[in-house]
Amino acid sequence: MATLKQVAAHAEVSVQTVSNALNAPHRLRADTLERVNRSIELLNYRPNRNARSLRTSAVELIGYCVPSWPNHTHLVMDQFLHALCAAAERTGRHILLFTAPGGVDGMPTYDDLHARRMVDGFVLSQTETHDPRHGWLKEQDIPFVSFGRVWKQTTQPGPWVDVDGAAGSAMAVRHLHESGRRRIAFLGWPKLSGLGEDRLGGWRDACKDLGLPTTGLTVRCREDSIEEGARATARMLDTGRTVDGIVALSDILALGALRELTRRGLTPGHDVGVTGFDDSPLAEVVSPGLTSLRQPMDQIAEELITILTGTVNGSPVERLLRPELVIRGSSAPG
Amino acid sequence: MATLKQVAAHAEVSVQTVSNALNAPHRLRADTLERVNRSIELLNYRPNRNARSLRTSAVELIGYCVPSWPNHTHLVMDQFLHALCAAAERTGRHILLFTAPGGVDGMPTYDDLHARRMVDGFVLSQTETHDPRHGWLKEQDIPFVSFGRVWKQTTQPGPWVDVDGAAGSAMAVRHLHESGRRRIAFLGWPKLSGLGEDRLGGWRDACKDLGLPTTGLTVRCREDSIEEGARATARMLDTGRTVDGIVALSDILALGALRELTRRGLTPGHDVGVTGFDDSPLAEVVSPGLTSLRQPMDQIAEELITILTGTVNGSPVERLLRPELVIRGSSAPG
DNA sequence: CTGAAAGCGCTTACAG
DNA sequence: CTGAAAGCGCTTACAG
Repeated sequence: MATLKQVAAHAEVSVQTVSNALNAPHRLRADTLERVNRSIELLNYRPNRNARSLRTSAVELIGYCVPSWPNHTHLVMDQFLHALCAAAERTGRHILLFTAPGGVDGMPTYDDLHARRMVDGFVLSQTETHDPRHGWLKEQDIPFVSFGRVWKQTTQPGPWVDVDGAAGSAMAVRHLHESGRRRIAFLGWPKLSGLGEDRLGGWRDACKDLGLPTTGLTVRCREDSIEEGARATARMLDTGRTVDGIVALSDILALGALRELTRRGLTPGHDVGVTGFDDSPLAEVVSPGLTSLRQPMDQIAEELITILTGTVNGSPVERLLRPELVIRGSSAPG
Repeated sequence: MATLKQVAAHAEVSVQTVSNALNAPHRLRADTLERVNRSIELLNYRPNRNARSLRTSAVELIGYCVPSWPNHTHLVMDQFLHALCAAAERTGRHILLFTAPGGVDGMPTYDDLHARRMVDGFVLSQTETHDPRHGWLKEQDIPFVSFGRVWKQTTQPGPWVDVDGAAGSAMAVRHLHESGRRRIAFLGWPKLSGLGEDRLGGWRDACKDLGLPTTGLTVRCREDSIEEGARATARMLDTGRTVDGIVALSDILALGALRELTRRGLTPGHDVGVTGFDDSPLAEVVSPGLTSLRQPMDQIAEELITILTGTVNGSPVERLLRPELVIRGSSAPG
């Protein structure tokens, strides 16, 4: 394994010059640069990252805590991780994975990784309502950026990127409305979740804008399962009210809706238009295909990395991105 | 941020002693150790990992390439990553995530990460039939361990851990047999996949052992989708042959089978027992619950890390682990 | 059991 | 534009 010194000796320059060839090539004369580069190539030299990090005290590593999915499964995590990793690499950085207890109990782990200089900062995700991590990290002056809001009344500590759930629901409603649906229900979760209320609000506002009814058209599921989605859909249909569209809070719940509709002899897409959220792998793989709101993962990842690695000067950055409606058979024009 | 030197000054010992207190506490006299530890605590000292790595030339980081799921979706990747991360942490290590092109095109990326001393070695997964990575890494003397076999005729280069798919299928067959099923079909993929043939073989052998028929009871799906699983099930049922059990190669295909059975007025679990593979989040969330073969993720991760970090002396280690049959409604005794 | 000193492989003011 | 030298924060033979 060649070192800087060996390359310098081979190219007959000082180590400083080799280092410059790598980190500030414009400082070298063209011919010197070429000679140095030839030696680098010849010796197959690769700078030792630990030595560099020790000197500059930047590791170019970003910490990400692998979630341990307690309640609802995270079907798009692999997409997110891939996008995040790719975005980090575009800036010469990488992702360091770690596990930590949830909430404030996990903070010593974050602190430790940062104090040992194993990471420069963190990307937070799976943010919960009133997530304590943001305030804690902010207080310790540890760099971070959040994917997802904490849904507090007060200003959220630190920068964040999120997807506009309200806008997403509204897009779904307008799409169903355009294909002739007039009684569009919303399949949600219990009140606890900020994310759930955000999406619910978007549905309600869009319906009102379009002059569509909302009363009696909300059902709340106890958990994020196909079973619960089906049961909630059944409850809704059993009220005797006509429903020709369903905006579900998640793909899983939407799948439940599809199943219940089919069970009753109704054809999803024809009789009732159904949409989900997140465009998980399931949406594509189910029949007749589930219309769903895709989170723009690449853009999310890009923003997260840009914010975290850029000089965040002044007020924290906040980015609300629009989801994209991916239309499939479940909402085919009646 | 305190350094070793500052701790030494505070405890009135040499830096060597502080280092020993951390890395070889038995070398210190009890009272000295206590005094040093008090100083460490007081100054909130955390050793700089980069300095350590530079000195020891071990980074305690394991590289893992985030797959970009081309054909069939990897619904248990998050489980795997969490288990891997936890296992690594039990040995003081962490996972470094990176992206790379598939096959041999990705090898420079692996090489680079290792040469720059950003990782000590790699955990490979998503191994493909005739995966070229293993041979390449072996040749470069880069440490690695594989989750999954490459299904070559010759000996596979390097150590690996895998789940015994044949044993898994056999467990499924025996389970269905015990609940009275006598005509058990197999829902598979095209011949190309080593993994597919392994599971198919287990089904065939178990059926023969139990004196059950196999002729005309195999269907191959073109891709891993619910749709294809349903179509293949339909083809099987359309032959007019009785089928009272279905062992599917994946949970996704099994879901297709469930759908087609339901569509025909048959009750999965009652009329036909169905099993899947991998125990993905879907298995639990679908109704009536899908019986599936769980990969022992924690054990797999533990073995991978042990093998990679342990001194692999002599012949490469090979571990074939048994999956676990998780029984749910889809195979309830008829 | 403890300490003084060398060195891991880089980067970066500072001179020339 | 180039070079000699200090130093980032550790670990580890080697003496005492």
